Amino acid sequence: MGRPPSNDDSGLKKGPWTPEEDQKLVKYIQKHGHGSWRALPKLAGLNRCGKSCRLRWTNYLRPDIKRGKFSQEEEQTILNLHAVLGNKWSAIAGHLPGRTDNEIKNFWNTHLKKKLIQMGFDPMTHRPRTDIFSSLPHLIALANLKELMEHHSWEEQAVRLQAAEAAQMATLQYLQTLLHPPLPSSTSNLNSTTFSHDMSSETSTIYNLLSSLSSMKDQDFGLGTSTLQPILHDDSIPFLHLPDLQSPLKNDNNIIVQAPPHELTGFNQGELSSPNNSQWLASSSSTPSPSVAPPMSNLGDACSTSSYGGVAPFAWPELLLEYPLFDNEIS
DNA sequence: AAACTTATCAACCGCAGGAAG
DNA sequence: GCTTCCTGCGGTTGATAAGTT
Repeated sequence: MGRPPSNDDSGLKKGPWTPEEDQKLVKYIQKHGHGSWRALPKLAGLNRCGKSCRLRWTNYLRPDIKRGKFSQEEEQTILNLHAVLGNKWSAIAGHLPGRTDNEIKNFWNTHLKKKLIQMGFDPMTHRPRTDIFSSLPHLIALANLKELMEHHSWEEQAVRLQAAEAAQMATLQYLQTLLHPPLPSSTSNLNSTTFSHDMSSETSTIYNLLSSLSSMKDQDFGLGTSTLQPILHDDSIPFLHLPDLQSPLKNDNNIIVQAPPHELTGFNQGELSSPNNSQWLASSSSTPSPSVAPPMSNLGDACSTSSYGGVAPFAWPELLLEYPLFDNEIS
């Protein structure tokens, strides 16, 4: 990887480092320290510029560099810090021992940025992107269209799909209402101490929830069984069957459904089934309770996130969603 | 199996800001 | 106060690996 070896006008080598060059650099720094980067190449017997040596050392050869994939915790830390600090990669790297700014920057650009965009967030502001968000239901519908056509009559499934989309929208919208931390007027007065207090775990939770939700579009969602099947890291968490939303109300321009959070909190233990009839792990309360955990259990990623230590008490609001119909859906 | 596309990441570039003269 | 030098940072590039058609 990297660029082809080449020499610039000054005759200094560029491009990928050879093992021999690495060895020279490491040997010199271990013995003398780096001192002046500009002077180092000559002293170390390298035909490189000081800048190149510094970069090679700090991003690759330094002994305390951690290699391998970013952990879930590291990913979360980067997201949280980025929400506060923006593209201050070196500052973010300061909170992740063994990770370089370059590595974090690459990870952000290749993974996290895309992930946020997929979930309908502006990666720079970490706030919802309403333009994309508004089109999400139709994207989901398109993704499911093929299976719809194969297995069920159009009329029957159109209603189901709309309801399921609306349910997901409702959940997303609720999550997004939670995701409005006041943006700092300036980052200059922020430090790691204030950060750890200011960035509540709420943002992490919501990120995890949305992360799970965004994965649903690839799965069996809202079709024949009305089953949500999120990615579950913990096999003990059963699938969750949504209440059947066959009969949404409909007016001229909107389809009105009660969103899953409301519906689900009204379910008792046992009424929520898993494919293999494994026991439901939420509260045994026989009445709707804030501590009943369907929505969280519904979202496997969140439940298995170590920062929350499993299923957290979580209350959904009563929520009625008016879901706008597109022109061709208005009957 | 080949062609094409997408993802990854090491390395480069240019700029900003602090230190030294 | 001005200029020069040096370091560090963030953005970008582009070769290669991996995946898809």
